[in-house]
Amino acid sequence: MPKVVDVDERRLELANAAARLIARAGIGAATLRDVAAEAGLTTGALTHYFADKRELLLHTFQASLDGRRALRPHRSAVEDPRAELRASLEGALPLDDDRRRHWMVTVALCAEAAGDAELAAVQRDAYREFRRHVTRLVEVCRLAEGAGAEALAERLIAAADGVALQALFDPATWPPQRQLAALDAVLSPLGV
Amino acid sequence: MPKVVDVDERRLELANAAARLIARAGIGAATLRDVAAEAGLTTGALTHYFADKRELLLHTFQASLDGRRALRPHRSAVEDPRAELRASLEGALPLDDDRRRHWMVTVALCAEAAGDAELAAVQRDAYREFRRHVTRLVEVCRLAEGAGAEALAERLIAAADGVALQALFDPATWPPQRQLAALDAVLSPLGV
Amino acid sequence: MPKVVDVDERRLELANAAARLIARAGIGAATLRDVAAEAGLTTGALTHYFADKRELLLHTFQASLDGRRALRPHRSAVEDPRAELRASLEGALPLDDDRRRHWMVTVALCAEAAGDAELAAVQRDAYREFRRHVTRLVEVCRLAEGAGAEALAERLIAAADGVALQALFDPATWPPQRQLAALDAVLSPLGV
Amino acid sequence: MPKVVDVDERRLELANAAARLIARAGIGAATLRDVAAEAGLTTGALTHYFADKRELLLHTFQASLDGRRALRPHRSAVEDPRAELRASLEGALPLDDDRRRHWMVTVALCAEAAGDAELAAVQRDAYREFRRHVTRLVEVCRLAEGAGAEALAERLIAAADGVALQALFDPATWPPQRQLAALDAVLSPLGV
DNA sequence: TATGAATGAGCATTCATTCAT
DNA sequence: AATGAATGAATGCTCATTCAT
Repeated sequence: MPKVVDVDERRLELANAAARLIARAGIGAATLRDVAAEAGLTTGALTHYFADKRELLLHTFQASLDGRRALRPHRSAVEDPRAELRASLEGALPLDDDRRRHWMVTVALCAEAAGDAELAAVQRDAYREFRRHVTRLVEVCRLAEGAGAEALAERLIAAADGVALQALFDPATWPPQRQLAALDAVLSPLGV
Repeated sequence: MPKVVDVDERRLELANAAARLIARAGIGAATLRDVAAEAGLTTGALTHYFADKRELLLHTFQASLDGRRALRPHRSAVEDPRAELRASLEGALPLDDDRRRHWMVTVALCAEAAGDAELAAVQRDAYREFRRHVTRLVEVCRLAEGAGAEALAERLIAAADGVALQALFDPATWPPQRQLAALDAVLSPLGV
Repeated sequence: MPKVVDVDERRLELANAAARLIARAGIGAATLRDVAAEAGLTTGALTHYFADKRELLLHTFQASLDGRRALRPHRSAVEDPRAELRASLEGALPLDDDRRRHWMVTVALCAEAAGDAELAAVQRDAYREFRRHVTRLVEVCRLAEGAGAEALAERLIAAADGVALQALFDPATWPPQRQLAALDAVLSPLGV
Repeated sequence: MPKVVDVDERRLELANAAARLIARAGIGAATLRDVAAEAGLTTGALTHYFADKRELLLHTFQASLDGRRALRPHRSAVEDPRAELRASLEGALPLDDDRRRHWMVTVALCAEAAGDAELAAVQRDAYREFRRHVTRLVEVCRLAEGAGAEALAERLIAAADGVALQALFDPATWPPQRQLAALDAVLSPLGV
């Protein structure tokens, strides 16, 4: 009887191993050998789960985006849409190691996306999906409507991402408190 | 007498060639061979100007940051500090090919900065310098003072960068007009 | 189950291939590509067995020294220590292709040892070990004792090496018979 | 009026520069650039004096052999042929930096001679010439005659070279005094 | 004569990928 | 399913050589 392995779980383990390497030492450090080793496997085993390196990276990027999405509060678990909006935007800040890693992977994805239309689409679609999510919350909170809601969502996302980008490369200047304060400066005036 | 070559100019040409490749096809496409070819030279010639690939990349990143700085209006040329503030922030948006290229190089720099402290410092210092610049303008415009001026500067930069990041990977959604409108939504309320 | 390969044997094959190239065409001819090809492999395979060219060369030098040592008669196989002494010194003469190759590798090692302390130590230690071996035999043969034994051993080794060096680059003048005669001229007076 | 340069002197300077590099860091360190720099020139200047690298090396080897020969006492300056014989053999020992350098260059020559018939001939002829020189002295000293004189000369050269080779790579064990003593052990019994 | 810019081939080395086991 | 040996192409880099000045 062959050993039973949960293929999807194995793929996720490998994607996480790749994400750790990318965040720690850059995408150049994410060689197949090292990713496999980081996951406690060998190169040959890795090829059972990913046809080639590109597929591994694609899955790594997507798994990271999924992980980010998982950080958002579940609608059912949150009564207060204002709190959900704030929480969603806080999820975009590199407040802990987990979120830092997601961001580093995203940056790597963006860098690789130059000249790779499929990767660019992954990144673009993730953004669009997030924008839909925030737009809906803005509407539910009755902060704005229609095109105005979308514009406000964009502005809120931009505020969070802009802070995130600065915080990512200057953590000494941007402890979590300061990131939250910067986000708060945009949300408070809206009563969120 | 040997052929006279302006070393700094040659280095800039090579850095620009590297920037073009990075923006067009990702940092993985910036091999020494291809960078040299893009500049109309050969590998051996490149090594006259850069000891190392790392040195080439470092110079490429720094030249791109310098280029961005050069996009900002000269203080002497601008009477109105409000206009200068707006122009400085517009300089951070990927409104044309030039600025798109600067942004793609910056993203590549950020991606490489993982696991390379020196690159990370380059990016961090560029950010700090830009923050000082914007903070000064905020104070000159009497929009805020002291810590408040710095906080406002950060918020403005975050707004611009956040828009830029979205625009970079979804240009169809973000034509120049829309980017400018998004920035304007933040500046107008301030009377800028 | 992966293909089973005897790593040490493979390393020896590669070292021998390198030795053949070095003896045949100089150390400059011992490129990784050519060494691998001489062993019937490719560059990539070679790197499974040696991390580095330096490691390959080190192993080649050491394997050649080991091979030389193996040419010496086994003590147990020889009743007569005088015969063993003579045989040991004859082992230092380039009397056949095998010993010629060992000598050419040794010369290459000496040349590389300039500016490489580790290689110099390899050569030095091999000499010291040989001196100990010959000194012991000199004592067993009661030709001399203590410091005198060591001095005699040095003189005998010098005689053999000096002949070897001349024979190596003037084989026309130094057929095996003549080399043996030159060695005999030193040994006979001692009754060896 | 063109600058007057003594071509032969310049060639010697360059050969000496090459010899220094070879002795200091191995033949691999003797790149054209570095040899030229060591001599205070540039690559381009070097090519005025040597058509290519092989010619430079050939000249370096020959200049080193010439230098060694120059160390031998001039016949006219020496009344006593026994002293001249001893001095000639002492000239083959690495007793000072000069002679060490000559030996290191010789070793490099031997290593390069593998697969290069012309270099091998240079080394072979130098040996033959030295043998003729020593043979003549042996005859003048009436130590032996005819074939016997040649055999004795070979034995003496072998003794000196054998000591030299050991001393070269184990200088700690072989201070000049000890080298001279080892040579003396061969010469004294002959009354030289 | 001399410079040093430029070439282009060759090197060691890395790595994604394949495959026999 | 998993191993790891092997491939071969590509990369960064070095260097002898050429040549316009």
